Amino acid sequence: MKHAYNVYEDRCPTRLVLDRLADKWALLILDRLEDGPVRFNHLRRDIKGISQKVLSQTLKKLERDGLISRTVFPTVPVTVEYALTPLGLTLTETVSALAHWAERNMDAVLAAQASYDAASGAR
Amino acid sequence: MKHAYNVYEDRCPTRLVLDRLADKWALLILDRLEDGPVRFNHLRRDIKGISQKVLSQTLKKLERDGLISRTVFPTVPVTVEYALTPLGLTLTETVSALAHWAERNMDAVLAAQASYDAASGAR
DNA sequence: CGGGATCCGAGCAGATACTG
DNA sequence: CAGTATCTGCTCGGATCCCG
Repeated sequence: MKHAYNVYEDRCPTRLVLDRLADKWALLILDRLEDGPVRFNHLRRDIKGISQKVLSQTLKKLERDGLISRTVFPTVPVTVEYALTPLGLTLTETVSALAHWAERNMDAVLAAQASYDAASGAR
Repeated sequence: MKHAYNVYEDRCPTRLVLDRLADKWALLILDRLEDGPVRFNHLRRDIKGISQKVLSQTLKKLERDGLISRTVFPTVPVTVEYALTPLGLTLTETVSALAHWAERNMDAVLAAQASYDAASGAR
C-alpha cells in the first residue's frame, strides 16, 4: 500500500478532495491563475466555452476549498479579483504537471484513439 | 504564456485529453493499477462505490486512450486483466502526485470548507 | 467471471432575464 | 462589472436482467 490509508474506500476524505479536483473547469481555472490574479469576466473570456454560471459555481467551490481567494474592490462598477491562495499555489505545481503531460502526450493519445476506433470500426 | 499554445482555447486537443483525465474514477483506476495488473471484479471490489457499468465504461475509455491494456485469458470462466501501458505508466507519476497532494492537504481543505461554511452560515 | 442492454430518475449544464 | 434566479433539457449514473 503506497498510501497512508485506503484511498479507494468509500467515504475516505481524500476521495472528497480528489473528487473536487477531478473537474475540467477547476483545473483550467487553477492553471490560468498561476500567472497572477484575474478578474471574473477576464476568466470568462480566457477560458473559452465555460458559461458564466458554471464559472461562478466553480469559483465558489474553489474558494470554499481554500484554493483561491476572492477580493472585491469597491470601484464603480465593482471589480473582483480571483487569486491563488498559498494552498492553491502548492496545488498548481501538480496541476501544471498534468497539463504538460497532456500537451506532451496528446499525439500518442490521439493516435491510440484512432487505432482503437479503426479496430472496432472494422468489426 | 507558459504553454506551447493556448490551452484555454475551445477545441484545443489538450483540453480533450485534460477532459478525460478530469474524471474521479479514471484517476482512481490509474492509481490502483500502478502496483500491477488487476482483474475486473477485483477492481470493482477495491474501488468502493463504483458501479459495474461505470467501471466498464471508464476502462473502455482508458483503453481507447492507450493508457491501459486489456488482456483476455481463455480460461473457464474467462479471466480479464487490466494493466497500465507504458504511456499510462508515465501518467501515473503525475496522478500519484495529485493523490498525495490530496492526502497531505486534506486537513487544510476540510478546515477551509468548515470556516467558509461557518462564515456563510452566520449570514 | 466479465461484461452488454435497457430502463429510469436526479442532477448538472445551457439559455435567458434581471440586479446591485 | 459581477454576478443571481429560473426554467428546461439532457446526459450521467444506479439498478436490474441477461448472456458467453
